[in-house]
Amino acid sequence: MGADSESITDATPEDYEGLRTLLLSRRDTMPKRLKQLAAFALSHPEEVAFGTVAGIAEHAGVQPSTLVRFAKSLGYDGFSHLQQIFRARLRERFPDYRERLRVLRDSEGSHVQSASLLEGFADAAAVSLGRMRESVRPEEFSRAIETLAKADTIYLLGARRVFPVAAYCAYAFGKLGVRAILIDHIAQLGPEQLGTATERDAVLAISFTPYSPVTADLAAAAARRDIPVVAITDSAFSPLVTSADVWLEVAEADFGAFRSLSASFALAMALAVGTAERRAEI
Amino acid sequence: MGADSESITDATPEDYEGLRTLLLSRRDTMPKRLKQLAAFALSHPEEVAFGTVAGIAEHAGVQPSTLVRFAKSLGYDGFSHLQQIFRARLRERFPDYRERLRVLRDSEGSHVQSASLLEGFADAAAVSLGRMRESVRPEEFSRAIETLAKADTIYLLGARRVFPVAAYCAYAFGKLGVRAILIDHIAQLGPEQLGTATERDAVLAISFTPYSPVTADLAAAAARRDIPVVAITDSAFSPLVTSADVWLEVAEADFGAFRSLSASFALAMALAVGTAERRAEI
DNA sequence: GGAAAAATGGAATAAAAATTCTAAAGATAT
DNA sequence: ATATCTTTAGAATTTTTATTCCATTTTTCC
Repeated sequence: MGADSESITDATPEDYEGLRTLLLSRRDTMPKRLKQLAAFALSHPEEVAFGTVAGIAEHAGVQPSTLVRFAKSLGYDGFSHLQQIFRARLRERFPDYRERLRVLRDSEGSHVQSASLLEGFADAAAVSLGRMRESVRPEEFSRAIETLAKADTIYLLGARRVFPVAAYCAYAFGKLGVRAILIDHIAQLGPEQLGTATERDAVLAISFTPYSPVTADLAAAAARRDIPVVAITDSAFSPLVTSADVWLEVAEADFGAFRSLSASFALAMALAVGTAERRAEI
Repeated sequence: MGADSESITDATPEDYEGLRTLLLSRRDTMPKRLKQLAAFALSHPEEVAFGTVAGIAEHAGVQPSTLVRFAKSLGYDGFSHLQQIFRARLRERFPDYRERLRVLRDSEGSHVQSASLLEGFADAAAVSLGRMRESVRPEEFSRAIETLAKADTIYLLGARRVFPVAAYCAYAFGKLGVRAILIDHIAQLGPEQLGTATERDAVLAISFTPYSPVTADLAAAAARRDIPVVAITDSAFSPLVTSADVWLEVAEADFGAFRSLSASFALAMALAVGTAERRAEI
């Protein structure tokens, strides 16, 4: 009874930690080759995650079929299923919560409860912030600040979805005593609003997919006139990148059709304060 | 000569960083689908590491054969070879992900300050999000949605620091097909902009300490004319509370003199989507 | 505006990998 | 000691996955 391959206490685990626990608990009751595999798997988890049945079998000193038996003895469909556990673990380390959010969304059925709606957006925001910590390089960030600090006036460019970020920058820079002009493109006067900028100024341009043409065009125009351009965008393939002297990457997570702006705001605030501090030093 | 698929300067890279650099340098000379794939690969590296040709192709919106062409155009034997690069990166990253950050922070001297600035704002944002989960009660949130969903037109009120939130709401509501008007108070025309509102409409007012008088005044005026008011504010003592039919509490954390807006944004997005969904039900 | 070259989509094919099956070896219990 | 049950090795098979090829479309250059 207690030796059943599947009892209540050791149901097939769906995450690495559970699997680890299960393997350890079965250590003494496993047959030779399977025990050997268990030991190998726990000490070379990345190899199990990436390897092929044949490759792992050779390194572990067993037959390929043993891997399949091993996986099945734990309750998985086959080796491929077991491998998923090891892969998921690596994924988590480098979080792409996309899937987690998807699960959250699906679980609510068609009737999305309002509370989970709020949860979802809060999660997306938190995820974005976490990602930003990795994607923004301190050196680039410093260079961006350097560029902005040297500018006489900072021209702020951001349309549609990211307009709020640009608008906030206008507020923050103003508070900090840094001269900044928000190009709000009112009455289609964008080009004229930017017309007074010179090489001694700088442009802070913000744009995410789908890139608003106005922002890209104005940034390109500024670059052509040798005005330093600092860009905040979401991919190296953004049209802003070609115009920018320095660019910072922010990939915001989305929930439903809407993307967070949290990381962009945090970055914008840090840029503003950093710029003001740098100026004080000069 | 310079257009050779393999010149001295862009030899096939054997690590992720090199690959990234190569892709960026070729950004402008790549054909459409390959560029699309390059962008996808850089923004979903884990998927490239773990996925199959067919799976990745589908997510990236290209044909499987394009993946192979892509890999070969970079000088690899085939997709499998390219995939090795992405896998190697995950392996390396795995052990010292936290450590790398620490080392980076300690070693870089002058970049330390700016990096910690960014950390600080990101932290403040994360804290705000955490707090909001507790401070916003689901029932209140539902009532707010109910009120907004019944409105014919939603008037958005937010000045100074929170203007970006109101501006974003205008964008989101527009996208969702909900009629909304942003009271931007341009040329001091706020009272006139709000003049057309009736009891069948609603006002969404946002204000935090120090409460901007305009917002409080306009919200009070609206309440006097029996226009339903939903408020997002930071305390029970806010002047908005007396005018509001429903109010939601959001206490943003600050870093230095600047307060986060992340929680407000998440709440605003959730309100917008919730309202649109509620309307669809009616 | 038309010829040549490059890029693309999609099916066909080849390669690789996982899984299954069976005979043989090894335990276990009576 | 031997009959039975479990475990294992290795080859055979099936399934999955990557790659190739070619007709069609798109771009480029004259």
